[in-house]
Order: sequence, then structure tokens, then C-alpha cells
Amino acid sequence: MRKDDSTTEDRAGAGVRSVQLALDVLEAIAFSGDELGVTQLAEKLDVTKGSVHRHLHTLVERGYLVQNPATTRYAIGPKSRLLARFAPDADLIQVAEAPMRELRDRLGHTVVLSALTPRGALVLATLASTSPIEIGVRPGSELPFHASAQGKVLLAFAPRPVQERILARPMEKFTERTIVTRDHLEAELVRITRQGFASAPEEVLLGINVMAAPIFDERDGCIGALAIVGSIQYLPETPDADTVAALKDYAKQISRRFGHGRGPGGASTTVPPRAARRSAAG
Amino acid sequence: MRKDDSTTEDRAGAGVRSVQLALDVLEAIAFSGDELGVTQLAEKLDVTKGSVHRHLHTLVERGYLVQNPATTRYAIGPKSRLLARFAPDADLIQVAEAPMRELRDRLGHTVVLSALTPRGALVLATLASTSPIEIGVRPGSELPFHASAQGKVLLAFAPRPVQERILARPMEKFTERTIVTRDHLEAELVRITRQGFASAPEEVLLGINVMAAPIFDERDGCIGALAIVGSIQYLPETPDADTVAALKDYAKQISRRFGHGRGPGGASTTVPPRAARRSAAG
DNA sequence: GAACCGTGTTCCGCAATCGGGAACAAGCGA
DNA sequence: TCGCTTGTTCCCGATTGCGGAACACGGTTC
Repeated sequence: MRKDDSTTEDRAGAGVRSVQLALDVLEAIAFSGDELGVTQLAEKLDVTKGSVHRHLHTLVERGYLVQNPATTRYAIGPKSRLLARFAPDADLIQVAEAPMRELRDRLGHTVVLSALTPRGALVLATLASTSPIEIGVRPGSELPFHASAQGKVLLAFAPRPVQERILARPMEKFTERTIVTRDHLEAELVRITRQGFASAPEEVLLGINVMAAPIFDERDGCIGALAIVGSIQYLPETPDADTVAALKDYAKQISRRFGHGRGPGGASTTVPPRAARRSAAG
Repeated sequence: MRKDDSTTEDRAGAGVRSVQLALDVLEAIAFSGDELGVTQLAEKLDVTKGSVHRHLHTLVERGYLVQNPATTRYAIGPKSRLLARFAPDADLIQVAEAPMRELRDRLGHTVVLSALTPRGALVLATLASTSPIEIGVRPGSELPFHASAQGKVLLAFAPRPVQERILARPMEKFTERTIVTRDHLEAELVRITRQGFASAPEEVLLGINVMAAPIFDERDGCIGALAIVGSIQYLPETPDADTVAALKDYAKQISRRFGHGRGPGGASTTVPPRAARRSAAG
């Protein structure tokens, strides 16, 4: 469906092709939250069964996947789980969990946590709204920079060279209100930097609005974005002051746990910036 | 150094070569617990810088790694962290953490948690002994089946086809006491199955002994091994009955949390076997 | 300031490698 | 038993990634 329609900018190729496919396979299984078979994967990724099978074999051999002998289908293996344990800095997902829940309970909207990736704003975790009707995004998906509040926030507070590279890319139009020109996006970034949050009314889907605020670490680097998602009726384009305040407040709260705003070498409640963790206790 | 010296059984090759290298790069960085540079990686993995660089680029592009602009070196990225969240069954590492700590405090030995991989017993987590002198293993490393208590336990309780495939492999000799013949190993597996635990005195390193007991899920599948490591003076070859009892007891305790021994559909304190987890709450 | 390392990055041609496609085996239900 | 679907294997040929070397750049040391 959404196959990489070779844009102008990837002259350097997209990297190592086989690795790309291997990661596609891995992610397809991981983010489906279920086991998948060779045939399913083959048609989902639009490659031959033989190719998928070879990659599956490699990933199983390495312990990243496991073939369920009963169903003959493939699932995430132990090695994949292990990778996360070695993240150089404290786990954003874990730290943000409690504040996210509080924010959700307070505002009622779906809450989303994202991080920067060259491809967009990676959805790390979501917390469904209190409403019976769910409006959300799938963890693992990558939201486009130009058409999401998270993407715009992460971009606005990213280092200059990163901005440059991304701004040069063509922008796909999703709705009438999607930003499609570089100038427009740059102006938006300036505004976001000034006001400390972003909103993206109907930029990717009509009727839906998203608002996002940045999360910083102890060196003022933007390491993520906290966002709320909702129907535009409840999350209007010109946002309610209380809502904005709450969002920014919780984002700041998470930032503080990473040592932001107190200089390097934080207090006791702070997550150690670069803790050496070598055991399960980590 | 240890490049695949084409054994008899891998006629199908070792899988997709580029993917192998990509994973090597990823793991080298992950399990080093630190940032690594192109040159370091190139010599560690014994490939050219150009090659490493291309793979690094791909992994960064996909969000699995991040290049630190300050040091220009590479570290684990957000996507790697995310993968772990999508493990199909409850996180063994997390569930085992508390029992591991109790066992460590009770016996004083280093405690290790492992899972099965085609290459060996993957070390998921360790908890250092109470002694000032540390005897342990690096999380992420894969212990050989024939020369580790964990490997032997996992193999003993693995499905028959898996056993077959592994038993056919040649066995490297580490010490005088390493098991190197198939017959010897098979006899050992029978004994392990009967007595419910394994020990591996001086099989990989002189002076060191390891004892391991299996962890089961609700369907009696062996999903891991709990082990204690120590100098052979304190963890003798003919083990103390109390020590064995404690090890088996804690392993069973973890198994119980996965619903083992009460049939499918466990009680409230049980980890749900296949919980649908789609949010940070998972 | 210049020569010197040590990085990370880029380039290019050759050959191995992976992908396409189709045939094969194996389970399952009708 | 026959069909349908699945996972697995095979082989050929062009693509693609590898090796090797050159390049750019920053920090040190004379």
C-alpha cells in the first residue's frame, strides 16, 4: 500500500536494501502485536515468499524472532526484548508513563508519547482517552514531520542540521490544511518555538486535532514530545488556555525528571543522566 | 576471529549476510552499553570502515541507532527501545526481577536469567553476588549449549526437533571437563530432565560452577532458565541440598507467575498469557 | 603555522549475493 | 481423495553490497 515511492531526495539510496527488508519484516511482526506467517508478510511488504522466508530464517537464527511450532508463524523473540535494556539514557517510555496517565485522567483526551526519528515522529506509547470512542495512533508508526503536532514540535526544537535535512524533503498533502511548502513550515516552526507547543488541526485527518509540547533532557536537548489527540470539537483550533497549560505542565514535569532546568547533576528524584546499568536492577 | 567456519549443518548458509552484519553492528553497540565509533566497530567486527558506515547509516535512518552530534559516535535509538514493548508474552525479565533479587540475597551467589536462542542460552539479566568479587556474565552474550548449565537445561526441556538440530552440531572444547560428544550430552540431558536442574562444573572456565533450573509457562513450555554462578569452592560439584532446593523453588515461583501448574487460564496474580497490550500501560 | 595523526565520510569497479519466480512438501477441510 | 492453503526449497541472473583507497576535517604537537 504505502510503498516507498522513491522521492527525489534519496539519491544515496535508502541504505542497505536487505537490511531494510529485514527491519520491515521485524517491525511488521512487532507492531502487529501478533504472530504473522510468511505469506501474510510477503503480501503486506510486497515481496516474494522466498525472500521473506530467507529473512525470517536469519532473524530467527539470531534470536530476534521465534517460530511458533504449533502455528508455524513467527513472533518476536528474546533478543528483540533485550535490546531495550541497553539504552544509553533512562527510558523515556517508563518515566513518562505516570505523568501520561495523570494527564489523560485530567483532560480525558488520548495521550501520545513520541520521539524523533529521521523518518518522522515515532509513536512510543499511547494511552487511550476516557471516552468510549477511541481516537488514537498505533505505537510504532512514524508520523510525518510536516503534518503532525509531534513532528513539528520535535522538528522545531531539533538541532539546525537535522532541520535542514528534513525541510528539504517534499511534503505530501493529506488534507486541504496540510502544510506543503517549506516557507510555511519554517514559519510554523518559529511560532512553535516561541509559544512552546504545536497544534495540527486537520493536517492529516479532517475533524481531528493534535496538540504537542516538547520534552527536554538535562542539556536542553529535545528528546521527545507529549501530545493529546482529539476530535476538533473538543480540542479546538484556538486552544483552551487551561488545556495548553496542562499539556505544557506535564511535559515540563517529565523534562524535570530527566534533569531539565536544574543543570547537569540533578537531585535525588532525578533519573541519572547516564547511569551505568548492567543488571536487571537497572 | 570467530567467523562462521562453515560447519557441516549450515548448508543453507548463515542467512542473509548483510543482515547478519547489521545485527552485529546493532548488538555491538547495544551490549557495549556505550557509544561506539565507526573505526572501533570496524576492527571489532573485522570489516571495512566503509561497510560499517553504510550499515550504521541504514540503522540510523530507521531509528534503531542515533548518532551523537557531539561525539560523532553511535548509540541505541528509540526504535530499538520500542521493540521490547511488543513482546508477545509477558516480559520474563520483569517478572523474574523480584524473585531473582530474593534468591541472590538468600544464597549470596550471582543470579542469571537466560532464554533459548538457536545460538545458545541468551543472558537476559544478571544480578551480581553480594561478595565484593564479582563473578558473572555479560547480558546479551549467548552461552554454548554443551558447556553451560543454562544451555543444558534449556536444551533438556526444549522440543525434540530443536534438540536434534542442536545435538548435531560440533562442540567446542573449553576445558578438560567440557562435554564434547553427542552421547555424553544426551545422557546428561536425560539426567537433567529427571533431577530438574543442571550443573556445569568447570565446563567453560576452571574454578567456576553454574547451576540452573528451568522456568515453564502455562503450557509446560520451557521459556527460560534461572541460574546461580559461583566459585566451585562455594558452589560444589555435588551440590548442597538446600541450594538446589532454593534454586528450584524460585524457578518454580517464576513459573507459577506465568500460570504454570494451574492449567490454562490462571488466577488473578498470574500474568495474562497473551494479553493484548497496545498502550504504555502494557 | 605546518605536519601529523585520528576520526567519519565518500567514491568506484568487480563479484558475490540476494531476489524473483516457480516447483515442492505438508496440513487441513470439504 | 481432491483441492486449497500454507511454509519451504531450488536455481539463475542482475543487482547490490563489499573492499579498498582517497577525501575532508579537528585536534595535537612540534
